[in-house]
Amino acid sequence: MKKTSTRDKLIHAMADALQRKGLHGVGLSELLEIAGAPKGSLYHHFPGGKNELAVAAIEHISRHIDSLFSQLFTQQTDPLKALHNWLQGALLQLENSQFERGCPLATIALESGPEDLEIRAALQRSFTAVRQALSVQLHAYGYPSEQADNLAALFVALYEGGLLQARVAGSSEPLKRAATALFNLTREQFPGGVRP
Amino acid sequence: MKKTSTRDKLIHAMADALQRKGLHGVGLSELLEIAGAPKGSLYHHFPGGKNELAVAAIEHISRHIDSLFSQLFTQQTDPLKALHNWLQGALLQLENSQFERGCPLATIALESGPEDLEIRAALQRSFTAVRQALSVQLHAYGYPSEQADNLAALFVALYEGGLLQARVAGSSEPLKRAATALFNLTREQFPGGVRP
DNA sequence: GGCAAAATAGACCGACCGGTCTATATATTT
DNA sequence: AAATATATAGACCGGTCGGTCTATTTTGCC
Repeated sequence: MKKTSTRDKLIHAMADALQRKGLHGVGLSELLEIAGAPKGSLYHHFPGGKNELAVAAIEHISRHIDSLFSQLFTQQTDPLKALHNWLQGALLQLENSQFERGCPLATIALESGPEDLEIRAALQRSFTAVRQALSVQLHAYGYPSEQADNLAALFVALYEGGLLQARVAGSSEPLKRAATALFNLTREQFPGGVRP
Repeated sequence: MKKTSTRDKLIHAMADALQRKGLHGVGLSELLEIAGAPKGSLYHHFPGGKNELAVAAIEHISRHIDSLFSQLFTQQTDPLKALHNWLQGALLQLENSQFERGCPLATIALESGPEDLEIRAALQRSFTAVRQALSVQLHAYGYPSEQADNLAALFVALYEGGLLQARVAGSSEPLKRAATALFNLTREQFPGGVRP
């Protein structure tokens, strides 16, 4: 029952590290130890080294988010409730990791500079896709597309900013408060006037 | 006209570095070169080394935010407008730096782990103070204190999440959209019913 | 001026960083 | 089975990391 290829183990180890400590926070040795792979394998599968592995991890994470979203939005047709579940899940993960696992992309997003071309490009793609997916759902729900785009950006901001605050606080409270505020606001001003 | 002490130059250099690249993103050599100081001075003023300097920088930044806030909220008594100005200013700074200067505390907030005791404590103090200050203003404006607390967390999330998205996108759009969405929502559901 | 404390200066250190390279083992193909 | 590509293994490298230490200069005080 261990068919995971070395390549996948490396990607997984990097993805986990990105979520916990960011790109500069992990060394190759640590990464290789977690993955149980020697250095040769890393540079065989990812000739570009650490950065190329990071890009692969970002893309892996991005795909994971995609599938999570399609899952959430099929299980729960009310997109606001789906969004609530999304945040709830993220919060749970944060709590269960002693507030170490926040957004898997946020840290490297802030660490990376314009010089990290591929990393930035991968991040950009991922964030754009998330907002897009979210906006589509909100639009289908009744929000005019302009408003849907705006709300999508706001919900992503809530997710990122809420997780960051919760992490620093070592408590779910800030995220819960921010989410409560936003859901109260959206509930009152529903596209169709009153909440179904 | 150069009275800035070496200590202050070090703090300033660190603060700038934190905003641009985070704690792990800067080396001591780079820091010292920017500050124009030798290594001896660093360890004279900050025996705890890089981390102690980082804490001092965080506290410096925190004080800066405090004064910025009291400035914003006296210039503009409507706290929602003051908040708008706050975001506007942050966005301007981000744009003027080719999207390098986001929130000065966000990167180190995500980089730091539970093992970085002092850094975490300083960050926690700073974020709590910001939410507190904001909540006080919103409460004075008419929001019940519970709601004011929630909204404060939401606005900080908007700031953090919006800047992060804008940085990755290399464009102000995500932050502008998220802000528009939130300000539209708060305008409609005003504490006193209708906007004055 | 004399003296002590504060500050500056930078050589030096071991540890670890990311990355390269050669050698060996394992599949895959014929 | 032989030949060939693929993957694993880890010794090795120069550079940089944060940090220490001693020496010198500057400052404030009597």
